[in-house]
Amino acid sequence: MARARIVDPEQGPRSKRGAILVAAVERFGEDGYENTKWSEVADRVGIGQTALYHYFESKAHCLLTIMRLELQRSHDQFVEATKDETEPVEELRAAVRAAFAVTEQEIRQMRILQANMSLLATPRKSKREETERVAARQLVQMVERDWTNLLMRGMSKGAYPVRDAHTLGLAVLGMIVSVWRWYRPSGAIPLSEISEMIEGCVVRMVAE
Amino acid sequence: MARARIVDPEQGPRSKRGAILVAAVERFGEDGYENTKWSEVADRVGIGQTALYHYFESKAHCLLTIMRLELQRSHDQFVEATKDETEPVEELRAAVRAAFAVTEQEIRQMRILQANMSLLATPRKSKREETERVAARQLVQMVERDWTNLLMRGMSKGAYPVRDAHTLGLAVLGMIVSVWRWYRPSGAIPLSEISEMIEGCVVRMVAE
DNA sequence: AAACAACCTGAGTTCAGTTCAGTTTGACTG
DNA sequence: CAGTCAAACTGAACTGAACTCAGGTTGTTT
Repeated sequence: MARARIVDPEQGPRSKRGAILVAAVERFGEDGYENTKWSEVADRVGIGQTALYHYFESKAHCLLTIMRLELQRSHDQFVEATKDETEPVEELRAAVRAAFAVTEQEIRQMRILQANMSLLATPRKSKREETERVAARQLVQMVERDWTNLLMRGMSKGAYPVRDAHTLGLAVLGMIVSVWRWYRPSGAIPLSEISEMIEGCVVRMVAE
Repeated sequence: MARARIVDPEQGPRSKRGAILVAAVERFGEDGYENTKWSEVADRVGIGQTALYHYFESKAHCLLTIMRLELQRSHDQFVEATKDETEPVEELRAAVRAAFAVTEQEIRQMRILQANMSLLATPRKSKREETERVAARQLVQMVERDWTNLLMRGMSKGAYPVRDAHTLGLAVLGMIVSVWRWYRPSGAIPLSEISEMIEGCVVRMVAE
């Protein structure tokens, strides 16, 4: 499965779309979306601010694109990590580990996604923005279903006690993504340790 | 312990500060902060938009005030709920239940708090905004410490296995607050059921 | 080398948030 | 009960970042 990439080979050779997304991920990820001037992104790429509108309809359209790409990647990574597992508890562990097997850019993208999640709730006025929003929303539901289905499989096999799989799935997912609110690569605790701690928590939550 | 109230008796009798906060909580909670025009809040209160600046230095100052008040309330409620408990697992359960014993307005305030948490990360230019931001940040740390301390007490009493109490506390807190991202009073699952599910999850995560 | 699409720009517009320069309201004082 | 003062308020003007417009440039293709 091809992982969703910021740099899209579908674009023309002169296209700066990829560069804009990379720059936007850096700025939105470090200072936050609202705190970042759209013109700063243009400066970083080395083009005038109006040139941005050749690639994105608006600043929000760029943000929504980043969010959709990250959601697509998360979903793909979940599928990839769990496809060969048959034993429920191992499948659960693999899914958690996959969620934390990310690069620094992907950490920023997760942070952007979490910080702006509420943007997906209300319709957008422009067409292209709305398309990205709806796509992102569907991916959110898909990721939620990934977890719900994993839990239901384990429950029906008798490996986990039977509980409301949907609510439990949201709780597990909520705990995992909450890490991106506070984790910084420069922090005291390495990500591997956090991953192990969360893995243990999830297993106890679900399988005991 | 007096719970932090939106309507502050310290204000003069003619003051509309409380009414503004109530209106802002409604609008920010339903449509989101960015999606809400500051003038809509004024309309709802029944004053001109410039009158808002008599009470708040800016739209952001109002938001930060709402966030601080909600954090204060959360902290107070945690303290209130756990002060009489001596048995660690019961104390843990009481803390989780307290986190979900909220009114509809408080749910909106939690939603606003969660959606705009990243605002607390970067300094504000104006003095009064920065004061509120720093106060809110300290309350976040206080709430984190509430959980960390509860976990450490339980560990040192031998009631919970010893783990990194800080990271575990953040995980527990992250799971609890993540509920406010998706829960709606109109939804299919009643809050009491969610509360019970999370309570069980937290106990298994921490005490097993 | 002509044609065309992709890519880019400076000047101007918009709109929500904010400031300014006062005016009104009502409680309290002498 | 007239005068005073601070709290509360207002319409008009300002600001700055997102965005639009009306074209200009670049590189590729035939």
